[in-house]
Amino acid sequence: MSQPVITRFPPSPTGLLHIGGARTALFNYLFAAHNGGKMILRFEDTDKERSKPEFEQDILDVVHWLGIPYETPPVYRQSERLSVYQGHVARLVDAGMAYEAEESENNPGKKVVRFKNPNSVITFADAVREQVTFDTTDLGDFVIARSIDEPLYHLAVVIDDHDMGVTHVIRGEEHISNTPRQILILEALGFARPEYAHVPLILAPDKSKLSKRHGAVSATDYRAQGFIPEAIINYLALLGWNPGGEQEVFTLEELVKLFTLERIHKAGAVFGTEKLLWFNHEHLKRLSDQEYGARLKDFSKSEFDARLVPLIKERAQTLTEATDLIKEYDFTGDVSCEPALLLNKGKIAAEDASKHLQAVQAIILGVADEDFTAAHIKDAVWPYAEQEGRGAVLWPLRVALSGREKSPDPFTIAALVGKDETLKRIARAAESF
RNA sequence: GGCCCUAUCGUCUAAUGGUUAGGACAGUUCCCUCUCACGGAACAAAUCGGGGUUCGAAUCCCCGUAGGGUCACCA
Repeated sequence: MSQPVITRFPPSPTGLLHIGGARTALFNYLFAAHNGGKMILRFEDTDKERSKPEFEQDILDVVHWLGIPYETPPVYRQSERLSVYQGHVARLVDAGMAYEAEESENNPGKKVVRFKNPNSVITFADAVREQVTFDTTDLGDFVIARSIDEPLYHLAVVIDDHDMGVTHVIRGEEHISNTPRQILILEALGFARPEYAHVPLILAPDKSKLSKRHGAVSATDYRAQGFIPEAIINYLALLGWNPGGEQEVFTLEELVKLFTLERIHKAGAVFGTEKLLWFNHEHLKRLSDQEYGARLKDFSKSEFDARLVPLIKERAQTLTEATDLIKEYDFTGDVSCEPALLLNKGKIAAEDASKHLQAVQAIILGVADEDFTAAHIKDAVWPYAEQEGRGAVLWPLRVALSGREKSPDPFTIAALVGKDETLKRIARAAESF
């Protein structure tokens, strides 16, 4: 209680940071922040073969992008702490708690170090599932180092967590069966146990652990698909945890206030894109037009008319969709108007369309230049449309202005393209019959 | 297979012994509406099965069943 909370996010840089890893980072951060503590970041790169700098970079990029803070400096790297581990291995061997065994398969000439298993029954408290008990006898004398100077995961983790003052180990449920052997090592070393919390797995639709074979699983993929950090954070937080009320949309700050280990679920949760899309749209809609524009520009790498933002905002669920809509709603180019579309595929008579288009043209001509806004144009045109039939008047008008079957309303488009262009397009459409 | 974990609508979940089992996403229908979208309303949809304990069980216990995780000189 009095001890400051220190959590850790310890990815191994052997692949792109996947969505489950991102959630682990999130939970560790939320818990630490909620308790006024901190989260450290540590790369577990004792596997030299599989660890790659580009994966470290991806992990760092994603964590920054998501806006999950961690304590820095330093960012730890196990590969830089080899001498620390060596000392402990030697100590264990000297104390008879570990021993050099058979020759290494991977390092000819060197001997692996095995932990002398006391074959005890380990029970540990887990914040998520109360008590978990294992009989460690079936673990045997497991290997803790490839050789006296090449530590393996379990050893390194235990030493690091101790040295870095980690108080709470919050990790995926797949580690639950690793916990007893880590406790065995930690007890041999004379370290105190941290608190454990094993978070349920994120599942694929088939209920198996979400993995590469299920398609897009890396956070980077979702970023590329036009999801924004706020949505991913929100969605991930609610996968396997829930504050209890009926509120669904949360900011990171709100999550920090609400987060407790007790409310983490026991069962796995299926990762579904539909709800993520909904969260994305919700958070996108909450952005100011200016902020939205900035993000969209950054994402699409293109310039666009800022007045398009409100139109796109209510329609696009992702920045990718928004990018497509920018192109679609760029009414500055030539607008084609096929007669068939102008007549709503035969639902409107050609002579009516032509008549209404000309009438509307006259009305719009009468709208003062300085009043050429969507609201004013609507006020001017509306009475005529009511009188003649809204569909018959508005459909041809909208198609004349947009050239499309689906689009924002004609008044908005008219205001967007300006009076001259509006009149020109109406004239062109009227002549097309 | 051994060990461990889990089990509420299709999905994410609420309920901490007493509710007509609530909300959200997706679905369907309707309203708004010239289209798309937004917005609003409604419908449909669940406590894995069986035994206990209890006046009362989604909730506690046991047994099944099902699913998952893990059993490396990976992490």
